[in-house]
Amino acid sequence: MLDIKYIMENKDYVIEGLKKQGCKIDINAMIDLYLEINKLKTSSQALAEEKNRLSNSIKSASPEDRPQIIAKSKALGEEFKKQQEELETKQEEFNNMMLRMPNLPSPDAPQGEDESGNVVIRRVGELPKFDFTPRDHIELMEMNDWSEMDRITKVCGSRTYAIKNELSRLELAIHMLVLDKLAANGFTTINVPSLSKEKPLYGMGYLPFSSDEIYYMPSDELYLSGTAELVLNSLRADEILSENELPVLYAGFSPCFRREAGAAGKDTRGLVRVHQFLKTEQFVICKNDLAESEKWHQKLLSISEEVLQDLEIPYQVLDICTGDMGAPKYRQYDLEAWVPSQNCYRETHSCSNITDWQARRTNLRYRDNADGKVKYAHTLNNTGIATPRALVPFMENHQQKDGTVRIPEKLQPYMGGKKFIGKNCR
RNA sequence: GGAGCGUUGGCAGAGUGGUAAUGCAGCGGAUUGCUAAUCCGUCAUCGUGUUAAAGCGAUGCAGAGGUUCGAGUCCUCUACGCUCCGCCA
Repeated sequence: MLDIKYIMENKDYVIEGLKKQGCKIDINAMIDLYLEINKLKTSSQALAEEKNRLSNSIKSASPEDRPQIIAKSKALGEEFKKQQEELETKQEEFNNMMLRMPNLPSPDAPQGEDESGNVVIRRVGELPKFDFTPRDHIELMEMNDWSEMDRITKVCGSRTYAIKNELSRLELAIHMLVLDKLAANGFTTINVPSLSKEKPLYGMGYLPFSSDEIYYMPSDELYLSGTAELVLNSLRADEILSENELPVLYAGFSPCFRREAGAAGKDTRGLVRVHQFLKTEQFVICKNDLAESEKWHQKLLSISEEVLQDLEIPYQVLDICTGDMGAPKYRQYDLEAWVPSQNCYRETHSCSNITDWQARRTNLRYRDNADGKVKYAHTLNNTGIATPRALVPFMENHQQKDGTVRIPEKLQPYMGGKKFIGKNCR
């Protein structure tokens, strides 16, 4: 959510910025509505004042005067109620507009309309050279007895996965490596529910923007969370933190659920795009200060780069352009890992600075030490690691001629010291 | 699933239907100077006002309704928490 006062003071800049995000809200109409609401507020408050004055005078009024005062107060009350109803209708209309406003992208973000405008900042790691014909991750799973892909779709439907033997432990080992790394960086590891009430979805900006991505269970009025960010972003909602508590650093681990409604036909086989997956998420609450949140944005990015480096997976860093960013975002970097079988880089991480856009929605504030004022916090999020998707580049980049898969040194302690896994080295 | 008790500012904690005490912490100011203390103000949101403030006013006691001239207080529903019973990995 944006600040209406900021919008009024920087109208042209806001209109320009929203155009880049593809937002069609009429800012002029919105400002007019806001001014109208304020006028209504002023007049209804004058009524309330008079009503309060009368009510408070009753106690000390003489018995003869009372009926008169009561009648007058009652009449005022009815008029007040009428104005309140009008005010509520207009306020709701205004709130809905505000909830639909995306964040304003950073002036430093690349300008562009879609993913073709994204900019590769750097490529890290050497692409593997195979002296044999490399296999894709599905072949590797089949020859190592690592999955039950055919059977599980019969039981659980399409876009589900079941992995077994070393691969099932590898999935958890990678999360442990990432959780340990985040803990060492001062993050609080926290395992959170995948169930959520509706309000956090508005708080995060999932609603009203991408409702068809979300599983909903009407009998319990609960949603299945697509990311731990959902819960972490609302965990401190409505609180006023002390600045001394900042930054709040969470490493959230949770099963994640996505309907993938818009992805029909894409990545239908294998582990790239599934309805349920495991994700360790980095989440930061920091001061309302761009220099501060941009510092954390870089820090989050460097942590996830380190994860891919530890896993010895070649990757590229993308600076996401204005048109390809999600509504909540001020600035976004994606990491894409090299997938040999597809001969391209595929997204594994998404690192975003949300500034105070989410905090305004969740009413997450802190008291600034310097001036004692209450301010909206900045929030940031980044993937720590998401599996099974990350297993795809992992298996494919580290595959050997005999189908076994090499375990990078940093991960070996989490895999019982094994240097290779697969059928041929059991 | 059943029963009982709760939910008041950042925190703690009062509050017979008649203008939300007080303490602690934070911030601002004053004053005194033995490692800090004391005093005053401020300390949730909004409107109005202002360069900015002050000031004035409205709202705010988990949430939504209701009764009343007037609700933190009475009534209804909901959410959450605690205790107990039942069920359970």
